[in-house]
Amino acid sequence: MKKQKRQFLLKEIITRQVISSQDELVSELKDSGESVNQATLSRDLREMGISRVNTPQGPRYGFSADGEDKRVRTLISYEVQNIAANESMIVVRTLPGRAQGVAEMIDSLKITEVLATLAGDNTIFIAPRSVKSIKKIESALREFITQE
Amino acid sequence: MKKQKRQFLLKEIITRQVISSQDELVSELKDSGESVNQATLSRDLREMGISRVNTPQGPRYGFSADGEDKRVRTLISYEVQNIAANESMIVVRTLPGRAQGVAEMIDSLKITEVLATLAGDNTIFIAPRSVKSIKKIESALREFITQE
DNA sequence: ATAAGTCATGCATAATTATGCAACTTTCTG
DNA sequence: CAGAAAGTTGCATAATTATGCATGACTTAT
Repeated sequence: MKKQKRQFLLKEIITRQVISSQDELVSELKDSGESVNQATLSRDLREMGISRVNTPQGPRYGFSADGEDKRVRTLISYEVQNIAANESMIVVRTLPGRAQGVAEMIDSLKITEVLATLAGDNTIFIAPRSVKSIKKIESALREFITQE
Repeated sequence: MKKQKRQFLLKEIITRQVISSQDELVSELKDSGESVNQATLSRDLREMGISRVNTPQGPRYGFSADGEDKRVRTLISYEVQNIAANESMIVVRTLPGRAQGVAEMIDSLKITEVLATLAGDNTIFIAPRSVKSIKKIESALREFITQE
């Protein structure tokens, strides 16, 4: 099923950049290799509790105000907002307050290439044993999270 | 000017009952003796930072998360002690206990080059999307914090 | 394996929200 | 006070989002 993957990408895009229409999102997803139309996104967003928020800088999509998204899903895919990396580490963003728990779960996977994790409130820094294994770790995490 | 009164009523109505379209608001206001059309409400809502939020029970209007952008900004320059960087990340020192809040503020800027922030008690680690953008991020932060 | 049921999705279009423009009002300047 | 400048609002309509219906994929029970 493509839905899960698409919705995860959605979260990543929305937390990373300013999106102000669903058509923009269609383009962004196409860039990420997911072909989908506006109608489906409208359904995804409603389902995910994401909405178009008025800000002084114009409308943007984002997770709703008062944690309307408080469905207490213990599924890790719900807790993780996005995964990214630079030249020296991997970064995982989670829902507020969930970083600690997710980090422990990652630790428990005992991925050899993971040297250590450090969790704040909604962010986890993951240090690789070597920068060469960053890509491998990132895809391992992505797969683990998308499968659940 | 009727605008002020109307916007006050708007606030009351929206906090008291579930409204899911601007046309509904037109009716509600008419009941309260304020005659106005949908176009004006669209402008009012944007101006007031009220938006249509997706909830499991359907859409409803409500105040959105960060309407206090301004207030926070005036505080941030006072909370940040200093900014520094090395070859792989940027470090921001804050007053005790303020790192979390400042980090959220930085996140909300959605600076493309910022991969993520991790806040402790009085320290924030900022991971750049690429080490090449460290200088750029650093000066962007400096400017943001200095401006007012 | 087949039929029934569920889920996901696209298309066309309905519903809703946003905006350019013009008219009108209020505030400011000299 | 005259005229300019700024602010408000409605109308018509553009832009954006939501949805009914049909289709195809996948699951389950028989």
